[in-house]
Amino acid sequence: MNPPTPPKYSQLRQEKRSQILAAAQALFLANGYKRTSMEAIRAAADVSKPTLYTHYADKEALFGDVVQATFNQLGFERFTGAQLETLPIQTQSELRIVLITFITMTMQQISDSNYVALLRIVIGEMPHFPNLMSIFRQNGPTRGLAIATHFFGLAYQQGIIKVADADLVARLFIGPIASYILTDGLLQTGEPKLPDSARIEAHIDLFLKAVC
Amino acid sequence: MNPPTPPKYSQLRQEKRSQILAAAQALFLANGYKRTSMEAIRAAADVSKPTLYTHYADKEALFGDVVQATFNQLGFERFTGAQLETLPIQTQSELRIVLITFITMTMQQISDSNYVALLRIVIGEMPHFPNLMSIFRQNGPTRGLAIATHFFGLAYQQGIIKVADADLVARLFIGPIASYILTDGLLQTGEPKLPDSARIEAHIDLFLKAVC
DNA sequence: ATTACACTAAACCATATGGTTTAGTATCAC
DNA sequence: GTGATACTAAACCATATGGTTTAGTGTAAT
Repeated sequence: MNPPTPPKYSQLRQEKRSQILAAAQALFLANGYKRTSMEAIRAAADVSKPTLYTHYADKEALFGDVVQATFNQLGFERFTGAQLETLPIQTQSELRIVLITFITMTMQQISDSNYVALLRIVIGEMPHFPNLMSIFRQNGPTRGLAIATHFFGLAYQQGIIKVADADLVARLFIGPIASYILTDGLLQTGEPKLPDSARIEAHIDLFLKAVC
Repeated sequence: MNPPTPPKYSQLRQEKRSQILAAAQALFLANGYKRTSMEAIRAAADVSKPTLYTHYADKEALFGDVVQATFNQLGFERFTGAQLETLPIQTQSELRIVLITFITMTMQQISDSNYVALLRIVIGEMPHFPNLMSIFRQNGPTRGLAIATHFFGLAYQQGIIKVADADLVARLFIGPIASYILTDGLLQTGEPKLPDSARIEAHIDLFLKAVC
C-alpha cells in the first residue's frame, strides 16, 4: 500500500519523528510524566517546537506513543498464549522445562531497567490516563497472569496437574515473580538482584509439589 | 515533659496543622505529588498560605508527613514480627490458622483504597524522593516479606515445615498476595475484587502441600 | 523558476506554581 | 493595656510550562 521507497520528504520527517520519540522515551522513563517538559524533549531531540507539534498533537499523545513503543521494544510478544497452547506437553518433566523457560524469560524482562521504569510510571499515571489500563492488559503482568491461567487450565485437562482452579494455580506460580517485581523492582531504586537459575528451579519444584 | 494541658495557643495551632495534613492527604492520594498544588492544599485546608508554610517548610516536607501519616493510619503495626515470634505454633493446623489470619489481614489492607493510592504514589515518586524507600522498608510489602521470611525460618527450626530456604518459602507464600496487589490493585483503577475466604484457604492448602 | 513540504529560531501568550512579603486582626497571658 | 502568639487576605515575585505564531530557510518535484 505504501510506496516501497517513500519520497525523501517523509524520509526526513520520519527521522525527526524517531528522534523525538527516542528523546521523549529517555526523559519520560527517567523523570516521569509531569517532571518532563516538552521544551526538554524538544531540546534533547534537537528539533524545533513547531516540528514537535506537527508530529504529536500534545504531550499526552506523545506520552502514549512512548508507552506503546517501549512495550514493543521490551519484546512481550515473544511469549504469547498461542505459543503456549501449541506446546506439546504431556509429561511433568516437559511441564517443568516450559515453566522454567517462562520464569527465566520473565525474569530477564524484569531485570531490564526500562521495564521497571515503565511499570513505575504507568502505575503512577494510570489514574490520570485511563487508556493506559487497556494497553497494560495486553502487555504487562496482567497478560502474563492471563496466559498462565489459560495454560494451567489446559494442563489440568490433560491430567498433568491435579488442581482444577486454574486461576489459583496461576497465582501460586506467578506470585513469586510478582513479589520480585514489587519488592526488588518497584519498591527499590537500585538495580534489582534477581534469583539465579538454581533458585528458580527450587521454586518450580516447590510449585510442582503443590499442584501435582 | 509537655504540660498536660497545652496552652490554647498551640491548641489552635494543632487544629490548623491537622486540617492541613488532612487536606494534603486527600489531594496527594487522589492526584499525586506533581498534580497537587500548595494553593489547592491551602484552599482545601481553609488556611492561609503563611500558616501553611509555618507548619511545613516546603512541599516535600508536607508530602513526607502525609506518607508517614497515611502509613500510621493503615495500621501496619498490628502485625509485627515480634507478635509472630511469640505465637505458640507447634502443629500444622496451628500454622494454618496463623497463615490464614496473616493473609486475611493483608487482604483487608489491600482492599483499602487509600493503601493502593499510597502504594501507587510512592512507587511513582520513589526515584525522586529517596527517603521514601526507607519508610517503605519499614512498612510496606517489603516489611511483610521480611516478617514472613523470619517466621518461616522459625517454623523450619521447629520442624513444622520441611523446606529450609526461608526466603523461598516466604516468596511462595507472599507471592499470590503480591500478584493481587499488582494485577488487581496497581494495574487497574477500579475497586479490586479480592479473593474470598474459601479461595484464601485453598491457597494456603496448596502452599502447605508444597512446604510440609 | 515556482510550488509544496519540512524544517528552524525566536518571540509570544496565558496560566500555573512554589514560595515570600506586607499589612492587619483576634486571642491569650501577664 | 501591652506584648507575644497565631492567624488572615492579598499582593507580589520569579520561574516554568504547554502551546501558538511569526518570519524565514533549504530542498525535492514539477
